[in-house]
Amino acid sequence: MQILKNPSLKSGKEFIDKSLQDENSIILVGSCVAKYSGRAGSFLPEGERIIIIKPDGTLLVHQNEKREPVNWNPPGCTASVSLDQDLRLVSERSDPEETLLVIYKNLKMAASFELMDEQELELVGTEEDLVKSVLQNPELVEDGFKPKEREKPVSSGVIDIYGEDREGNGVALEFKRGKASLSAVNQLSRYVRELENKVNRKVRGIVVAPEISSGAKNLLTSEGLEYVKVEQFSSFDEIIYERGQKKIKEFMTENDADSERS
Amino acid sequence: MQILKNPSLKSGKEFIDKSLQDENSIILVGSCVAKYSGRAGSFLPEGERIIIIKPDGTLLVHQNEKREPVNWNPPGCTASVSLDQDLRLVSERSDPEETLLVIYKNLKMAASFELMDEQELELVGTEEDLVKSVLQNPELVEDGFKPKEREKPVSSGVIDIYGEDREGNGVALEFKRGKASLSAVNQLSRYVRELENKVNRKVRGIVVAPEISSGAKNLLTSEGLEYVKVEQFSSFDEIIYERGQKKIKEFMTENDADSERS
DNA sequence: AGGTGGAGGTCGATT
DNA sequence: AATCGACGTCCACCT
Repeated sequence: MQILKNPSLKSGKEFIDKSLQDENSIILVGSCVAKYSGRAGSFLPEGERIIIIKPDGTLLVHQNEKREPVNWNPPGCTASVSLDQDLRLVSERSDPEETLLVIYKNLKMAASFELMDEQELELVGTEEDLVKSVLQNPELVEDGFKPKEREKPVSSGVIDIYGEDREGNGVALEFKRGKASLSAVNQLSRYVRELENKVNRKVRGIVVAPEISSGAKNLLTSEGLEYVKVEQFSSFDEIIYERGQKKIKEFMTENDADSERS
Repeated sequence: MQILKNPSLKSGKEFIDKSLQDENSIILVGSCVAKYSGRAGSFLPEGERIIIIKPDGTLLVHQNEKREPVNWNPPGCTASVSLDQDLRLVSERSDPEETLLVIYKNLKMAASFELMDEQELELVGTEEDLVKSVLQNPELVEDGFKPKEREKPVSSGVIDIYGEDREGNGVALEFKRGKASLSAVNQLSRYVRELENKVNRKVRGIVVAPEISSGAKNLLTSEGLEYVKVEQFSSFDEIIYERGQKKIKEFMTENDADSERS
């Protein structure tokens, strides 16, 4: 770990060179312009920003607002630094060809770290989780529903779950973890139409989601499709139990305790 | 600007408190766990990460790889910090209710900056630019094409450009700035079908993009739709000229010079 | 405040 | 390597 406060551009250059060589994570703060050319093109006039360079080649330029970097280069890129009047940081890759050039006028801070991190995120509440909960409890969709195929491919896409209702009608399910929107209905509508053409009889289509937008609901109804509301975390505990993620369970409990206290 | 190297959790707590009050941008590096509960739920076991807190409420947790933060809270959230055995950083918001808790075991660095940045990104090469270039040069689509409506709303979505070909047939255009995929064809297919039902005669549908995927091409063909290839930066110079963005022009020239040199 | 679709999307999975 | 769809998507724009 090394931290430079208000370094000269020259010492900044040497510092960044060394840190890139060591494959450390680098944090820079200073006034810069950024020029991008690749899948699109952009120019960012001078201002103070935070830059992160990761050992995997990721480069992020963050302004003082928004969750998204204003400029970036993805993992796999190669960074290098040079000095003329200003400090020039170049990150590039081929396939697709992309170049991000950051020119520093000054540096307020340059820091370098070897970040020890073996851990991966455990995430619950994805669409995948929702699908699994329905496979385990098909009655969440409706009484007598029988799942037959998971991720059934048709030419216009992939059906999340295909099955039959109690009367033996084909049923295609389209899942959304959040609010279902027009695109979900469009997807489902295409799948159903394609299946109907194939089996030459009526196939039901159901959007399965905790919510649905007004426009999506309208289109759905006019298309003769259906909507089934599911609770987002109906089987949250089960998922955690399945995965044996005690840690998350502890966290959720702790969090509940927090809420109760407040 | 203030930078603490290897601060104690206690001084770290005070530092963060002060920096939040001052609405500075904060950078923390240290070993932590992260727990998230909101639209979904997650747990991230202990490891060393970079954390950024922006004055707009954004919080980012970055591991040493990938372009995406492993955990985050979006703009509008409120952060606060407390101390028991560990240092607890909480970021929360309502609507939707979301809580991100980061627990530090130690801090390698805590830094705080008031970032001066009035500037916004100038970006060229968007779908919007592509649409504009076609509106100015309709023959890019085909000889005799006449644009009639921009962003025409239909119940299944919005048509980028609606117009007529030389024979007076309705034509719906769907634009993609990159490679057109199945979803683009699905969109267009729905729009065209809806229009045909409305006007009760054949409507042509054209995907306008620099590339198209094999699957999309197949579906498109089988649906009787069409594809027109356009160059991504056919009117790049024009766009820049229109916007009067000398700076970008300078940049592109400079960049060209760089490429020629190499 | 909700709806909609684009994004230099990114990322992972599957072929 | 190309394709496809989810994402705690984020984000701007429009109603």
